[in-house]
Amino acid sequence: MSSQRRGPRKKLVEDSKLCAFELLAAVAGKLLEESESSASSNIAEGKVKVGSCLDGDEKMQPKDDIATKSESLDRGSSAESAFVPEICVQEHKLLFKGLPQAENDYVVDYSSVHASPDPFSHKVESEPKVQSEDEKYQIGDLSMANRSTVKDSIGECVNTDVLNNSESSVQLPLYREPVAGAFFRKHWNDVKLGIRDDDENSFGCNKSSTRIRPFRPQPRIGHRRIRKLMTSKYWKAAPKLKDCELYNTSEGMKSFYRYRKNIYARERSQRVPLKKRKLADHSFAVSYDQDASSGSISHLPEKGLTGDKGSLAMVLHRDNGVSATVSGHPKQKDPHVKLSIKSFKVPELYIEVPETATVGSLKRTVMEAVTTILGAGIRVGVVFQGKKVRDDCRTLQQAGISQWSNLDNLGFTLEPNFTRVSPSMTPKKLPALSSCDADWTLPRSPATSMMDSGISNTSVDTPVLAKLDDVGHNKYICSTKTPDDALLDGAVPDLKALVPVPPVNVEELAVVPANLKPKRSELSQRRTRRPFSVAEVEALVEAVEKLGTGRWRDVKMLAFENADHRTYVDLKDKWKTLVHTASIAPQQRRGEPVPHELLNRVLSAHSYWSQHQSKQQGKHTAEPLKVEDSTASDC
DNA sequence: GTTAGGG
DNA sequence: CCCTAAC
Repeated sequence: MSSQRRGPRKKLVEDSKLCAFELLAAVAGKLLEESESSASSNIAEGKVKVGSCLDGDEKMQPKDDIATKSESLDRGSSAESAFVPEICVQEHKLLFKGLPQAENDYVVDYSSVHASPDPFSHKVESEPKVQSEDEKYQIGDLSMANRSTVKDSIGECVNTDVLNNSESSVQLPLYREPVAGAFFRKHWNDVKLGIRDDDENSFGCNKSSTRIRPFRPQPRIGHRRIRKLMTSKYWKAAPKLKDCELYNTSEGMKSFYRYRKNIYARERSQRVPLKKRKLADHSFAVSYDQDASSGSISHLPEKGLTGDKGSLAMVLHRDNGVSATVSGHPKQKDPHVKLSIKSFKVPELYIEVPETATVGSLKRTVMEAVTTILGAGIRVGVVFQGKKVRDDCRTLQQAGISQWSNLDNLGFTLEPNFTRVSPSMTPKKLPALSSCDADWTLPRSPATSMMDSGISNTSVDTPVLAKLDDVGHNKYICSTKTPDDALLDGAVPDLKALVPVPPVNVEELAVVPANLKPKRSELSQRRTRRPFSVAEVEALVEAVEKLGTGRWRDVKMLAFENADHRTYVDLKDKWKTLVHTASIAPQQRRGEPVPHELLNRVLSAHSYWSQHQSKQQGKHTAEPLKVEDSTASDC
């Protein structure tokens, strides 16, 4: 209880170990190298094929969409069919079974990295119930088997597997690209499977042993902490963030997110207009610059994939290495559209580190960059003839995407996902999660999901999967919708999209990105700001009405027991601001508007307890404030 | 460890 | 949110 505070802050949140350190280092090094030589990286040039397993891409649907989707299933375009995570797993198992597991060091499941819906779907654990422990382990195992070996990560294009899913009419070759794949794969391992390396001295040492092992609880003993930036908060910071684009912003380009760090210091900016903060060291700088034009599509240059600022976009274009072909007999009743994505662009990472930086820090820097990008999840967007195809319910045919159409104009984009329940949404008002008119959203990792839903403060060191259970019972977890989608979709309840649970501790619905708490090292950095959601405010008000204003610890226990990120001091502070907010003109208020009703209750409770001196008269002497209809006063 | 308040 | 003082 009281440890809430200390916990998050003091205890070093154990980072999930980055199994990919070595790999990352290699990659980072490569990037640097290439950067220096001013030569486009192989990645950028597309020389290195990035794995993309779009098998079932479009059919990939969140489980919750199955029901609504199934109807629109079109034999010819299974693209609309629902996708069930488990199925994917199975498929993968089948697919990769047999692959050697010996060389674990740099194994990557490329298919699960890039455009591969399946792998990503592993993250669908936003629906905790979906997976049983066994299944989780299966996934873990999967990651073990589901891999290819990458020697030294760069440039080596591994085999090409062809996923020929009988259930899918879309067959896409599965290419593998070591570098990016490694990033992701490793990342998944770390985050989703709770796998990590034990490189505790990563800061200065280059461990050669990285292991991948099935997830299992780990004792939190002095493991080096690694900041998880995969928080949606970052995405949130730049809502308009479009295709992922990364590039050096040393020039001072606006950056959606920038951070520099030292071993124990870092600076973050959460707003597009870079918010200056004291920074301890300029040695490291990883920046992401997002093109705010949400809606535009990044078209890859003819040849390379570099000219486009490294947008995380994969495009189907014959002229740029990606081809789309159609097949199916004209007479056939259900012609199939076959697409082949030959390469997939992974955002370029520009990293700047001093020569004195340790390999370990470099690795982490790279890892964090990648993590940040994918942390919030990615969704797939379909662009056809220059226009974004938003209606997920339409068949390919209806969308004009047929074997006869010019598939050169068909493209896919990977975009940041902003999945999260609106903070102001109470359980009952949860946004509708219709399955249509929304770009397909790639589910996020359990970790992110939880965090984004403010559900867990699971520290990185805490078993992610293990946490699922905790999360499972009393929260709503938004599955795969992006806020804007939810808005656009209108309120069409789709309970299946949620994991309904007793609305206890509403505060946990706070959807403020609850990322893996950014580690705050000894030099303790300010906690990330996490505005209270209306639900939280409501819970707070209710608790205060009952307990008074002098028992914050009790308030905490009563209403925020499970909101680890809210300390009683936080609650006290919030109350303080609430009282203030309630006493000022609405026009002067900032942030998410708090319902008048609540503010009135705040005032009522405030005055009530001011008179009843709850604080000084003892905890149980004063009677709780009877909650009546909010006072009429406006503020 | 909690509370209360200023910053 | 952080920090401190006070209990």
